[in-house]
Amino acid sequence: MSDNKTSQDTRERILDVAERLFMAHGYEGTSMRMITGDAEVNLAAVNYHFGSKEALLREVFRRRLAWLNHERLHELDALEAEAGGAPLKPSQVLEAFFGTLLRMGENEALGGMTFLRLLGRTLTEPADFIRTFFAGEYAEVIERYKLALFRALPDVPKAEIIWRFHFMLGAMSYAIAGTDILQVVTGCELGDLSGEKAGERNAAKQLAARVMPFLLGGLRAPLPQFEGDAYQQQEMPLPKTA
Amino acid sequence: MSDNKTSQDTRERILDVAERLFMAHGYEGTSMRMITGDAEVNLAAVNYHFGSKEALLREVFRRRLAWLNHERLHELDALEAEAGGAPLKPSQVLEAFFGTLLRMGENEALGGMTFLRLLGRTLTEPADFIRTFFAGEYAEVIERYKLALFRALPDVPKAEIIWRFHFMLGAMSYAIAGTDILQVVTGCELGDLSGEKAGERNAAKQLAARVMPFLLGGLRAPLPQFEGDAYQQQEMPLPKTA
DNA sequence: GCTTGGTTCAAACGTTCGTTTAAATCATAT
DNA sequence: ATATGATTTAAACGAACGTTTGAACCAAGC
Repeated sequence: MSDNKTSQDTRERILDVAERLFMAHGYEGTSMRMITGDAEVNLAAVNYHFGSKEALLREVFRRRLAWLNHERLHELDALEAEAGGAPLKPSQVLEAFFGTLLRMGENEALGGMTFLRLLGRTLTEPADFIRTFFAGEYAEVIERYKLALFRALPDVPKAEIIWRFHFMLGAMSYAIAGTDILQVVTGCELGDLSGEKAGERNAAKQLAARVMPFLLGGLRAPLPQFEGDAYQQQEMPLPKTA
Repeated sequence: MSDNKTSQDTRERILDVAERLFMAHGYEGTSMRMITGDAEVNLAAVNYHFGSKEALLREVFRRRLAWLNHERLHELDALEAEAGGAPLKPSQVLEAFFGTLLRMGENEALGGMTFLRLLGRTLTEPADFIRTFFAGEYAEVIERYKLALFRALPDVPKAEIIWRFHFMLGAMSYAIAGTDILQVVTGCELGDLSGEKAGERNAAKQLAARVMPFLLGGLRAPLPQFEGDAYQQQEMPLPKTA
């Protein structure tokens, strides 16, 4: 074993530690000194390698989302090629979108459950630059899957599909990010999702088995009855952008 | 109109402003000076009236959760009394739990959508004292509704119900907190949920009409098939606490 | 009128924040 | 060996943070 530290090591060690600390304490709750301290690098190393704390957070996500985005598009391409122009089944679309995500949680080299939890939590972070960044990173993939869901559910109004896509994202984010909250709230163990007994691979697999039926049930639920003034339009409003 | 400011005014003005700013920027992202500046009170007023920034956040929630907890228990009591010992329908339980919440969003005096968004976002805040606080505030209500769901779904394993309760909380939190995120991501308007056209009352009603069928569909989805090593136990693990 | 207890005020406290600087160190190629 | 560019280092920067202080202010009771 050697104590040599190449600059590549420094960069990645910073990213790994930042990923874990941002997950545990949030963006504003994690200081540069916490990161550089845990990573055993000099305080100035972050600004030297990444430029700023904001840029560091972006890079933490970019190295993971690059794989996730590519994989999600690839899976959808493969399914659509196999279907030969026919609409996919809703379960196939969900499996491609959320299954890909959950497979990241099984693979330590892709960030494992740490990154999944970070992702789930960060989606609700209020900081403007974070939301702007995510919108840009996600736009293409979301658009593709949105269209796939439209085709998979031709009888469901498009606005309703978008709403339910939103609800599914929330259920998944929360399921991943807030595992321990529920344990506290319910006072119950929920199996070894905490990952200490059977490791994180099993945790992600268990979560998948639990959450996918729920999502599919919600997506395919009967359409709401609109009465009174609660809701007037059944069709999708005009898109704001192209 | 008078410029008289009683100390009661000061307290409530601080709470109102803090509620709005914590919602918009998160706990760590909101400084005391932002709060006292917007509320037009002296910087020291927060520590005088509440003791600390942490205590201020707790009080922001306490004044709203007192009503919400009471109302949720009251609704459940009424339903169970009406049922006369028979199990409730799942839709009744969800209507009592989430309908009560959404009714807060229609009532400006109870915090309106601002508090709902704050609640949804804060549930995923990583700070320890926040999670501890919520666990204590929520414990009794969650326990009651958990048991009601057990009775409403006698054929569903209890662990599965807890999981799905968790998923429903996530979908609802996300639906409330992250409205604008989805608009950015999808590039679509989703009706006037932003509340500028028809006001917040309608926003909450629309959301209710959209999300309740989704939740019910997820809650009543077919049970997952457990194959291989992904999941071994179908029954609920032993509770950690009483 | 004067005291009293609650409230507001400007000012400062010490700490921590993200960032910058300039020198020191390292790796590599001539 | 020495020059060069990349990296690391210790130290400091100004700003912002949550909190505290002690005097000023104000309404009510005697």
